[in-house]
Amino acid sequence: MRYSHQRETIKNIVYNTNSHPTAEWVFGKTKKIIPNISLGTVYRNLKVLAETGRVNIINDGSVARYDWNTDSHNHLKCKVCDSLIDVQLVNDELISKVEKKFKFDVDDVEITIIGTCSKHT
Amino acid sequence: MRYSHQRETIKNIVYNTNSHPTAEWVFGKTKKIIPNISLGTVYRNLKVLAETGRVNIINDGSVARYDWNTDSHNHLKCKVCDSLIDVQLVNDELISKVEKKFKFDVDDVEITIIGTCSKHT
DNA sequence: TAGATTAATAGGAATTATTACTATTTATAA
DNA sequence: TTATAAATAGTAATAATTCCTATTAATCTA
Repeated sequence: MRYSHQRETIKNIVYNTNSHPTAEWVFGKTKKIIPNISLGTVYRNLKVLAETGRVNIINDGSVARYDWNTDSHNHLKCKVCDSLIDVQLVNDELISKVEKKFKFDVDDVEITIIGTCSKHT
Repeated sequence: MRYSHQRETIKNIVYNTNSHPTAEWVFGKTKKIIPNISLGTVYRNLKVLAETGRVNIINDGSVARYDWNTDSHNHLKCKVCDSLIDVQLVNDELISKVEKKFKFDVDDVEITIIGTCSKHT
C-alpha cells in the first residue's frame, strides 16, 4: 500500500481520541487539515485501516464507530450521554464454555452493556 | 391501540419463526396474506410491537432483526450460514460486577458471539 | 344500524449511512 | 524526468429505514 497524506491524517485523528468517533466526525476533523477531502476517502481509508488491523470497527446501532484500541475489549454504552466506555469483561472461560457447550468455534465476542454511567447518578 | 389486520398478521409471522427475520423478510411473508401491504406498515408495526414489549429488536450489523423471544438472551452468529442461535449466557454475577466495578446502572446486556456453528465443522 | 371520528394504511418521497463510479491527481519506480 | 498505477475528489447509487398525505377502516355514539 502506498503512502497517502489523507490516510495518515485520518489515522492520526482516530489515534488521538477516545470518543469512538463515527466516519462523519472523522470527516469533519480531517477537513480542518485537508479542506477538500471527500467523505468517500474517509470511509475508504477507515476500511483499509480496519482491514490492516490498525483500527477497530464497532457497530453501534445503525452507525459504525472507529476505535484505535484493537485489543479485544467491550463497551458500556450510556443511554443518557451516548458515550461508549471501554471495559474488559470477556475471559477465556466464557469462550471455552461456549465452544464446548454449543460446539461453536468462536472468533470474536461482542458485548455492549447498555445503561447509565456514573456521571448521571 | 386499535385492532388492525395488518399488525395481527405481522405479529403472527414473527411469532411463527425462529429465524430472527428482517423487516424485508416479514414484508415478503405478509404479502402472501395481504398482497397490497406496504413496507412502511411492516416497519411501523414491528416498531410498535417492540415498544409494547411483544417483540425484541436485534441489531445485526446494518440491519434490524426481530425476535418473538422477549426474554433476555444472547446470540451466536455463524459467519458461514449467517444464522443467529439463541443462547443464555448472562448471569446476575456479570451484571452486579459491572454495576459495582464501573458504577454503571445496567439496563440491558447485548452479547453476540461471532464464529462458526457446528454445521460447518 | 348508520353516520361521525380518527387511528391506521398504501404508496411514494425523503433521509441516513455507506459504497460505487470515474476522471483527475499524485506517489513512486525505472 | 517520465511513466505507471494507486489514491483521490466529487458525485451518483444503494440499502435500510422513516416520513408524509390522501384514503381506508375500526370503533364509538346517537
